[in-house]
Amino acid sequence: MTVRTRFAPSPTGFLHIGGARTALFCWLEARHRGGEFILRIEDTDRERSTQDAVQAILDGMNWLGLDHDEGPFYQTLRMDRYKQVVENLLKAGKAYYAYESKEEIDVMRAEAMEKGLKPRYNGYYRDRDEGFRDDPNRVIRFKNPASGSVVFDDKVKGRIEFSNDELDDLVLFRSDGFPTYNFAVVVDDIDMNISEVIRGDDHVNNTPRQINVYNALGATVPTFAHLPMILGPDGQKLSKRHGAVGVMQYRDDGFLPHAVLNYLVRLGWSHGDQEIFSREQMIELFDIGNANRAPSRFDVEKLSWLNQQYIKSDDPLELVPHFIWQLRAAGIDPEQGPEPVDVIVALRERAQTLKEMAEKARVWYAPLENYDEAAVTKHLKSATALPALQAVHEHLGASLEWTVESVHEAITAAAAAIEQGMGKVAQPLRVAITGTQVSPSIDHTVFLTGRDEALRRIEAAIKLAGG
RNA sequence: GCUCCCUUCGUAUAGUGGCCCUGGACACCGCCCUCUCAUGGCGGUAACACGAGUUCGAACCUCGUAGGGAGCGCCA
Repeated sequence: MTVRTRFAPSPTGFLHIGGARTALFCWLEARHRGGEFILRIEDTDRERSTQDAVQAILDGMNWLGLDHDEGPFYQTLRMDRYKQVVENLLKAGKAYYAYESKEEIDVMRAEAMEKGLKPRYNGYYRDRDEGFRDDPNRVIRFKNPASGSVVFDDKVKGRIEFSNDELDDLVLFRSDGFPTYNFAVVVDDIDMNISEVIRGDDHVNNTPRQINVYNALGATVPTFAHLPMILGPDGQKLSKRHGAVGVMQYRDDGFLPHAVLNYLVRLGWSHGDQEIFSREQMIELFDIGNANRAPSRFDVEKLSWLNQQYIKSDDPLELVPHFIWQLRAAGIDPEQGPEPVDVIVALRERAQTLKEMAEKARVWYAPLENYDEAAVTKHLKSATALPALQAVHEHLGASLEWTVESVHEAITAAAAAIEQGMGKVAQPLRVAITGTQVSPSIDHTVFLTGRDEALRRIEAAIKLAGG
């Protein structure tokens, strides 16, 4: 039997980190085992579901490259099917109508709590068999087995057993005529031939009741794998407060999709000591059975490190479109300066994110207006600054070519001419070009500025140095 | 309250009874390299929640305790 997994988000917001990790694991399991990955939108909650959220989820999946083989399927388009299935259950005596109001149910729960029991429905209409009646409180409930227990072998958590007397008769159809989540998922997973249900472990407690529904429907029960939650850095539930919003925010913040994927795959899963996984390696090595049981915390530091690993090792040409996107987002015109690929080469070891890289690149795309005061004092007012700048200006101006190498030679020659070390020339020059004491290696820094602009900036610095 | 789940350095993890007075990684600290900043290299600080038991031997098995989490909806 072919492996079929699904990712089934409800469209009530963007695709967040936890959802993305679940989607990744589902996708990986399908790809690893040569199966299919299905996308389903669980939109039975008409109040909270929105088309924008559907699009946000699709965008997020697309950005991460988690392609699905079937879908997206929408539950709201399958209403007739749910009705048909529940009718069959009713006819078979495996479900029944119940007429308590929500208030009555609340009282029931409160009473059970008081007795130290689990709050649950007491099964008043279960064997009364009053049949259909036109009543605004009418719901359809499932006749859960009264005795015995449900056992399943969770691929992540191991064997889990629930006693049936812990479970009450869950509502299959609400009084508004819509199916409940617990019913719709089961019908969908059966109809879509899902063989492995991989989802967050907040669903562990729903699993036994769902298994009972599978059995009542005479369907094969799929295997389950419940993934632990991803928490914020403080160990609390991940929230907007942590800045961890939709995955698209990570693009905006300058992260590469494969870096995010790599980070996510290592959250709760590992393969020995390996940290870097290409997409192909993930697919080859992934095994849901190795997933961890304990919840994990989201750590931006590690993500940043991974991101830089990829910035460093990726072909700079492939980073160009991403980088240009970031330049524009930072209000920088990529046309007004050096070739982006040259900038990437100069900055790839100095930026953890592309956003940071764009910020650092600003100096080559806009006129130099501000000088750092401390930098000027330290490197332009020093005794050797003036002769150093003059020598560099001369050698740079005389240089025939304009390449990183020729610039490097010119600077070396200037240093030799005034009998000073590299540092005595590079630092004043760096301040002259960038207005600061920090930049990539001086030859790249000067090269990227362009000959004319570089000479202009050096002239300005010579004036500042008192020349 | 009840049910279920979880617990190795700050973080993510390796470890499946002897190879572990726990290994590599991120972060942190120090040194080296060096035109600054980075990158890179080298080194360092730092953990088996606690208590019993099983065993010749336990991070690994069992039980208990503590702490944390989830669920208990006509939400998904």
